[in-house]
Amino acid sequence: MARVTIQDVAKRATVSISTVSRVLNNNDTVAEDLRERVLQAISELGYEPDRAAQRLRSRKSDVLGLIVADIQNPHFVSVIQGVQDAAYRNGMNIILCDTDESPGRFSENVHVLQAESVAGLIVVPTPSGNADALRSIQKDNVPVVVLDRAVDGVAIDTVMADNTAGAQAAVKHLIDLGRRRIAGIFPDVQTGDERRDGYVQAHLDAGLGQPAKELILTGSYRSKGSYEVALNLFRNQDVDAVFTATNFVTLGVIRAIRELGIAVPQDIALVGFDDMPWADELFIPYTAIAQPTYQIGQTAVELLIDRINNRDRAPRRVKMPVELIIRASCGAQGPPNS
Amino acid sequence: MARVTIQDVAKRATVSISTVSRVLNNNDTVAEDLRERVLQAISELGYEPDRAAQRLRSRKSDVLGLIVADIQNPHFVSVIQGVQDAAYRNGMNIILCDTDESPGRFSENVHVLQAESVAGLIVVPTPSGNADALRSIQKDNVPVVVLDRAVDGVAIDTVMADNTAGAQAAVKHLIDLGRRRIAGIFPDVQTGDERRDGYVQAHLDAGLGQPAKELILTGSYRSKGSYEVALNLFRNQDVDAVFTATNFVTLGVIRAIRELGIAVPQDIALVGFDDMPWADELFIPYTAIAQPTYQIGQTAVELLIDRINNRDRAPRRVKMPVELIIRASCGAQGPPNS
DNA sequence: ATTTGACAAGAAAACGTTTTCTCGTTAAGC
DNA sequence: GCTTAACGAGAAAACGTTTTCTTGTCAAAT
Repeated sequence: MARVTIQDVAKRATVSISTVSRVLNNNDTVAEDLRERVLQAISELGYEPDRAAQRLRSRKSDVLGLIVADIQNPHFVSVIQGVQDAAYRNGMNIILCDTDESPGRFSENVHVLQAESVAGLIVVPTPSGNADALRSIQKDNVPVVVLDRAVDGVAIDTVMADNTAGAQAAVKHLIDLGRRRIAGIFPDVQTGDERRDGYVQAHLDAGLGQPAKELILTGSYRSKGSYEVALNLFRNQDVDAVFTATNFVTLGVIRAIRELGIAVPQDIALVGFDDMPWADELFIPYTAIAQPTYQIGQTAVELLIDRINNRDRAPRRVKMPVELIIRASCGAQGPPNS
Repeated sequence: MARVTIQDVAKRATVSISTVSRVLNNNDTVAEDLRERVLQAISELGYEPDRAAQRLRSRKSDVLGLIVADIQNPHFVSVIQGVQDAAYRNGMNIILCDTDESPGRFSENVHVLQAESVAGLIVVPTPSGNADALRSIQKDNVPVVVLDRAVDGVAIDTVMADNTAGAQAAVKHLIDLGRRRIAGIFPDVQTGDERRDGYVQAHLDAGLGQPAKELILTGSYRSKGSYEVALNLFRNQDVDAVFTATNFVTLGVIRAIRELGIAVPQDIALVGFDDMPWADELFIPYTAIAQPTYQIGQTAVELLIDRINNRDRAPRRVKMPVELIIRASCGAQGPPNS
């Protein structure tokens, strides 16, 4: 079971190993008959180049590092899929890491992936900025694409959803349905800020002025924290709608609504940012702003590969459009089950 | 920004590269003062060994391949986490692949990972057996651990939940609550068979004889197929309980129940195999048999690393205990919210 | 006092590729 | 018809490690 190497192929095809290599990488002309013989030998021997050797010699890798913030979050699961499929199409593999929203683990992961000498990195920054870590990666000349959350003060390729427009559309929907006391619960991560802007903007656009301070709340990106925030909100404030700015916040709010026995959409209308695969099966199938998660992942890979091949181009920031999916939680008539 | 190599370290510490290597792998004695100098030089230069070179020369890798059947399934997400954490603790990285339940993609992934010369493989087989693919991997002397679904006719390390016991406990629970017309909907994958056995056994244990044929149904591992099966079941059969043998089947059934306006648990009691992270937020918070998914992933890594170091030991088959989590879907009193 | 063995550490080979160098052949340009 | 450029393919170097081989020193054994 000795490994079959490029030597064996060369011998079998009675050519030099250089020629075999040239056929393999077909970046150099080689006579048709030789090429034939080589290909034949390769298939006869079932030859497969050794990646470690290739990587060592050519100083380039075929694996990408992907660092997400929470693998349990369906949003990221879908992003991962997009990344993976796109990577596969480009003949690359990915090593997946999870920071669990911790800046410490973020740096650790970066370190590990760099030692692994990945060709590039796709990362979702953690809440308390990784600006320094990112700058350091860039200094090491490792291509990076940032996902989901923009990082200020670093010139870097970024792909994210159009958070502001999405939030704006969500809140406009509520306003159009006649709601006026619309609470907004925002996660304590960067995307929360943009979505808050959209929330405010929708109020201004509708001529309602600045929304009341007591209706603008900060939840946790974990559902438990938001559940408590929501309990408190419903008990102490007069509200007729809620905009939840990320999926786990939505789950927390749904639990609060269920426990308080609030009628949806009669008493409270609900729109959440981020769709979930089984939103239809939730206790409250909620109207959602869906991000093109899969495409976000794909786009990130495209951007990264583009940068790998062209390190000097100006950083790009791609904003992906989002979509309003109407379900039962607002009382608006939508398609029956989607 | 030239890479700092073992040469640089050797020069700085005024020793040979062999000595540096010996310090690095500390598997050979080296004088204390030299070791000091080397360590100092390493930290001063921020030296990090090149994995590709290490891998090439030592012919061993520090990455594991993980092939799951469906990354969208929360069951596997949790398994992935267990695998990842355990791998990280052992200084290994994982490359994650998704077969989407297709045997074709399974083989492809195996191929890719093998070319990547992973140290070992953790795989979830696809429905139509991968026995051949697995045998071929073993012949190439690549350590493998099979997850979740046993493969017959191959001597191989396996870790899976105690499916039969779990199903038995679930159905016993329904019987204890007085239900007698208990339908079972099983996915068309191998675990389905074991769970069907448990379902039948619970009936026999209770002295109810064989369950009626028309109550034993096969759904799809996708929720849509099971939704249709459930619709059909509820319309045409007299049932007072359903045991759904995997999480997506459960989701399909929940949808059917919701659309038909069936009262749970009054008309139908429901127990599902596999817990879901947001089961509490579902339209029907269902009583579930929870697998120790995270631990399954961990155990798989332990088994794999053990085999990497000891290729000749007899294959082991680990069966993990499961747990009944009582929610509102059966009318049994359980802890209020978990 | 000489030989032998053990051991520490440097020198060199090896891992399997890609890339650069070199050389011989052929075609084009004057 | 001679020179030169272009090109195709083999030889050899290189990538950064680990591992094997070699050498020298020192202690123990005869």
